[in-house]
Amino acid sequence: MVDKQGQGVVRGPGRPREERVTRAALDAVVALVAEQGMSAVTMDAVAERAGVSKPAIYRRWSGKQELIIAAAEAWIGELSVPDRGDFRAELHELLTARLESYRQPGVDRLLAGVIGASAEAGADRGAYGAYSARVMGETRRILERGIARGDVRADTDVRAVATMVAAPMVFRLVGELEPPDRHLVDAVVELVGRAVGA
Amino acid sequence: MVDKQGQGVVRGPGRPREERVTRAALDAVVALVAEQGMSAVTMDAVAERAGVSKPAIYRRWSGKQELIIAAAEAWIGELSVPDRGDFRAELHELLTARLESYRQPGVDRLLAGVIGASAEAGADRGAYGAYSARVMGETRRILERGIARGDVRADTDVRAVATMVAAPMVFRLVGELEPPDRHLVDAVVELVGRAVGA
Amino acid sequence: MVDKQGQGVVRGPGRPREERVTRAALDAVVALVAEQGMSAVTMDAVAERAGVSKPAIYRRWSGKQELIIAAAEAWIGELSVPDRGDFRAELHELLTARLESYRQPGVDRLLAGVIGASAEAGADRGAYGAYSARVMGETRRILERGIARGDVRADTDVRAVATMVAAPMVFRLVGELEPPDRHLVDAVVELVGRAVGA
Amino acid sequence: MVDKQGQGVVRGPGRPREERVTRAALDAVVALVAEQGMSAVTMDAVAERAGVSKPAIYRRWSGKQELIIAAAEAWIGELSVPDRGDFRAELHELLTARLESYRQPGVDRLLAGVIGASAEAGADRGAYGAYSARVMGETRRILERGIARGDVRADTDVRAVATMVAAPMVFRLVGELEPPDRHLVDAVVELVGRAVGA
DNA sequence: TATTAAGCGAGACGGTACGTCACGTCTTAGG
DNA sequence: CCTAAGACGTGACGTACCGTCTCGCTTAATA
Repeated sequence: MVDKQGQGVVRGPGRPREERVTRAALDAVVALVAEQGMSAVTMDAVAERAGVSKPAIYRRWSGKQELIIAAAEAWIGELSVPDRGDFRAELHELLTARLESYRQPGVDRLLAGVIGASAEAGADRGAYGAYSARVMGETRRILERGIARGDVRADTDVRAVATMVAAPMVFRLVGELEPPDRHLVDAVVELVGRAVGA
Repeated sequence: MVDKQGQGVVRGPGRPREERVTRAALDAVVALVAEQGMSAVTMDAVAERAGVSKPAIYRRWSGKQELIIAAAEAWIGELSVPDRGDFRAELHELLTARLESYRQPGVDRLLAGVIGASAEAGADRGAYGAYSARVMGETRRILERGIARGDVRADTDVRAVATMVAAPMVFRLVGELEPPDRHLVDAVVELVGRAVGA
Repeated sequence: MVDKQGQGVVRGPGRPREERVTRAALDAVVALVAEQGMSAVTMDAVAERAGVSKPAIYRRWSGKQELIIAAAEAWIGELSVPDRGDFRAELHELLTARLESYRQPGVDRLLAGVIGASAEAGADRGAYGAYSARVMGETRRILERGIARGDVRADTDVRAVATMVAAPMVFRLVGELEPPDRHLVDAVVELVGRAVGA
Repeated sequence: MVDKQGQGVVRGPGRPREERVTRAALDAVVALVAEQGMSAVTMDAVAERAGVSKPAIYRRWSGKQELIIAAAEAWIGELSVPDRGDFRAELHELLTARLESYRQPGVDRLLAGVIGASAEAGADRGAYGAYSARVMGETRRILERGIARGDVRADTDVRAVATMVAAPMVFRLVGELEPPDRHLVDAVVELVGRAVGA
């Protein structure tokens, strides 16, 4: 989800965009969600909280949906697990990292909001899908590395297993009363290890 | 999610509610979601589409959220799997039934919308949580039956396994480009069988 | 300038418009103009001052221009001079009545605002033209009555003379530092009497 | 309405202003009014149409009102009638000249717009008043010359008569469906001649 | 059979947020 | 110091939707 203005290395004429505005807006979204829930994420409220004007926001993102998605992405951050020589350890590391990012207050609502936004008509499925794809991608990478390495069974249905690893965290976060915890991480890794370990 | 008016056997004086109105409203929600996405589900739009007045709707459900949840519940229907003597077969049956209900066009958006609605401030987590709980409940029942029967390992972490079974369907439905399919069902049952089969 | 809803004797179904809202909005426009000038006549300001919602205003008038025109018409009121047997006396009466209505504080700005509104693209010339036509009409009626009666020269160019009678008041009101006064009225009647009296 | 920078003979250091910019801006105002009405006269629109930047405009005029007034003045031009030995002829000449300047398409809207602008809160009445004063001044001069010369009655109320001569043109231009024409000019001169001719 | 309570469609109401537009200022890079 | 380009804060615009209320009517159970 890039800004409307590409804003690469070269820059056109005219006053450049202020980075401060971009950051302030995204932070404001996060703060509002965490404190008062998604319904408090009003464009006016974001503008006021960020000390920024509405037009300045609309210059960067085409609407509320895009803003929320951008905020979610910026907040949740990157996921990447290096080769540790053992797929069980790597899965554990990935899930623990995700657990960490989900522990911030309000992520559950923000994520639910993003999922909701992806239900709109014009929404590129990418709304929540982009995040989903990123999580899936890293999970698959670990499994494929394991197959290459030999500690994951060669006949493993990588996509299905990755889904079973990736999905429970979000499922618990969004749908259940208790958020995901270390216990869930341990159990998932244990079960997957048992099912596809070589 | 019951009507505001209990409307049991006994009934007060005055004109009784018309069943037609209730049905028409729920159908209108579903039709609008399927055709135009969640953002088209306006109370006015539902009223017009259903050929029903707004007060008539508000007499039955306290607001938009309740109406949407009611529509989702009515649409997705009940889940229940009888004892088949084999937990693998029963899980397969349950997932296949869910697959069926998810195949109707628009469920993905309806479900995403319900999840989004649960992110609002005042929302009882139950919005989407109620559905989630039902799915989890039936899945756990199958596993527990398996433990009792002896074809599921006695040391199984039922909750974690149930999450791994239940979550992938929704994850795919909501976040991925391709909806869940038979292949996913097979893979999930196979893997779980391998991991917790006695 | 009628309400969008004809609202004659018969009434359609649904909740009827509240007269209170209509009156309050028009009064608010007048009050704002008188106290702070045309630029204070914001739709938001009118709504707040009137204790009325913006949508309620837009249900009655299609925009700011229409609202201002309606307010001006309601404020300035009707003009009508009965047959007094002498066209000089009748002209004097008409001009004095107009003088009176122009004396209310803020009319000058309101009238100027209406004229300005008639310069917009989509504006029916009627914006200010409607008022202009009413004034001209009554003035012409007096002159024509005079011709029929015989105290106005039969060869009089009624339209031109009426313009010379009607225009000065507005001209002074809108363009000059001093508003029109009794002296101007006397002078106009005297001169016209001299020029077209039989 | 002079430029903000006096710009007399002596000139400070730095790059001098480009005359091209000034002319282009004024022309753009006129073109926009004529083609699309006053509401199309946006500072941005003027800048774009003139091929000029907004700051360049604000360096010359303090705001929209000033710009519009400047454009109107530049467009309508000077009025001055030399002594012809007969006040009737002179009045006729003056009104005919004004008729000419009013015939350009769009003047009606431009003038109405200027009048409207004079209704704003902070506006020096001069907005339209300046033009009004100029017209009145020249008209009065003719009448006074006539009194001195002896072909206008000595007891004439110069101000009132001048108003009756000057007002009808604007009244017709702004408020009526048909703009002023030669017929109106003839009639006004004829009537005034009859009323105040010696 | 008449009464009465509650249903019904229609549509206006206050409120709140939306996304847009214009104003006048400021900031950049370049003459 | 000028220029064009374009972002900025401010604030109004006109629209959409929410949930409520008022209207005149219909419908059934009760008296």
